[in-house]
Amino acid sequence: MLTVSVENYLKAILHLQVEGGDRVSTTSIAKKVASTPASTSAMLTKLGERGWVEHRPYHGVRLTTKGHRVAMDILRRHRLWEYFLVDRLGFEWDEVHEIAEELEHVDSKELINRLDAFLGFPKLDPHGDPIPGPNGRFRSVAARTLLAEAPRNLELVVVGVVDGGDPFLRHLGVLGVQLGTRLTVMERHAFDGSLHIKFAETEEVQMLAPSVAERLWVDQSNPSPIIVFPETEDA
Amino acid sequence: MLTVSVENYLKAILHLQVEGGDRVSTTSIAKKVASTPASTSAMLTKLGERGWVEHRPYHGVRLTTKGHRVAMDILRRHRLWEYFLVDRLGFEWDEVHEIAEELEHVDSKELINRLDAFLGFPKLDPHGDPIPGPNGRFRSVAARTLLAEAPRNLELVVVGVVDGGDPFLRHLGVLGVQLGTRLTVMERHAFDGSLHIKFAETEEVQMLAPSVAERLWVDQSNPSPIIVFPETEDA
DNA sequence: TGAATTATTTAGTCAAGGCTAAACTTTAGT
DNA sequence: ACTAAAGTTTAGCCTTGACTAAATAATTCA
Ligand SMILES: [Mn+2]
Ligand SMILES: [Mn+2]
Ligand SMILES: [Mn+2]
Ligand SMILES: [Mn+2]
Repeated sequence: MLTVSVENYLKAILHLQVEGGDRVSTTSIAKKVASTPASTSAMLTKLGERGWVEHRPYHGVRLTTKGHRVAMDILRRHRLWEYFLVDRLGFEWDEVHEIAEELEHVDSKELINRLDAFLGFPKLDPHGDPIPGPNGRFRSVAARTLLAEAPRNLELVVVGVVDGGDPFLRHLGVLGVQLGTRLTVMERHAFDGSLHIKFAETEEVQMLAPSVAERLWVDQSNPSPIIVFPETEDA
Repeated sequence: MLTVSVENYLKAILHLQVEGGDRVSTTSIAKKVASTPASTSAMLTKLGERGWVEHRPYHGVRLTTKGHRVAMDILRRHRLWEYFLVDRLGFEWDEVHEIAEELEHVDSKELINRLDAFLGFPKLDPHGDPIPGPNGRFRSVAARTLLAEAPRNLELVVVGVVDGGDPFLRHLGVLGVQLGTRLTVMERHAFDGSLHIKFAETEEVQMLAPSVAERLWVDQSNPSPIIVFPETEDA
């Protein structure tokens, strides 16, 4: 479904869309991915057919909601790998782009979420560019993840709620969950995304409905300090 | 030159060659890479033309020296990534094969050598299979690397010499190098592979000829403990 | 407004890597 | 030794993602 080539085009379109206006031209995309306008035109037709872009012939292209989400995921992978290469493997900031350009295409949600946790949920890549979160949006305030999307086998701490309404907060009380609760995702069930979680305090294992998991922000239980790097212009 | 497909075929041939006899059949390769004998036959012709295998039509194929080296490099990457996924990201031993199957195709010598060092030069992957070293051969005794192939910016310790002859040992004396000397590779010069190294003790920077760097075994200065995992049959 | 310029698409081709069906070797069994 | 079975290659076709050259649309400018 998502080939390396398609992913590179979508990421290029996202970049151009963020920089310039909202419609991006065939030629500019061709330049970005280092191919010809003819090849790009063919690709844009395909991206349009598959619902990743809205393509008005002769008038460029715009990412659909779906396409935007996919492109943000690729950007997330790219920047997390860059962070890893610099922060853990000791590469210089100017040596990592090409390698990340390949690593970004390894497609495994579990891999990238675990890498994210391993790195301490960094907010900025080595070039000072923001790293999208698991929800496909840039991290706003603090490093945090929806419990519904957090990796398994890692001790987490509840740092916030998406829905602060009374009914939900009351329900959390029933479940024994509050801010600061430490827990680990033991199992994620494919059927509906419900979770088996274990509370760190009591060692008790409990089932959690997706409606709850989708409304809880969590963070790694002992986060690493966040390191900020100098800025540059590339991805 | 080396596409993902070619790499997968070469690795499959290496596996079959290690398991069974030295010539491996078209059908067995087809099975291993999950394609058809017809497609495999075409690929084997190509691998033969490019000098990676010796192909006798109707009588199977054998890796050339060159092909064997390439396949061992792929195996090295595969197993190092598996080790990383289990040891650092907390995956289970039975969750990592598919992901490593993709990661192994990210081709950067510097990346894989740094990853190796980061992991403490592990000898066995999470399945108990040996991890080839940077020289394309299985690691014999201890985790060690040729200085000529060691990553930069990492403190190393000299743990052995490849050539134990008197002239070389005397030359080491002149250079101020002996077993236990701790040093860091500052720069590797593309021209002939000579190195700028810095001695940890004296902070002194010195040039080292490739003829020396190729004869010194080094290890990470503070190696992590080596963890041994249960055995299984897959890669 | 009517070229001239620029941007984009279409047409035609190619290489890599798959596939199925058919032909052809090799091997095994009697 | 000859034939049946099994293994391998060849022939013909397909998809993806490139390319160049030519046609067509959009834009700019006199
Ligand atoms: Mn890329
Ligand atoms: Mn970047
Ligand atoms: Mn693979
Ligand atoms: Mn393995």
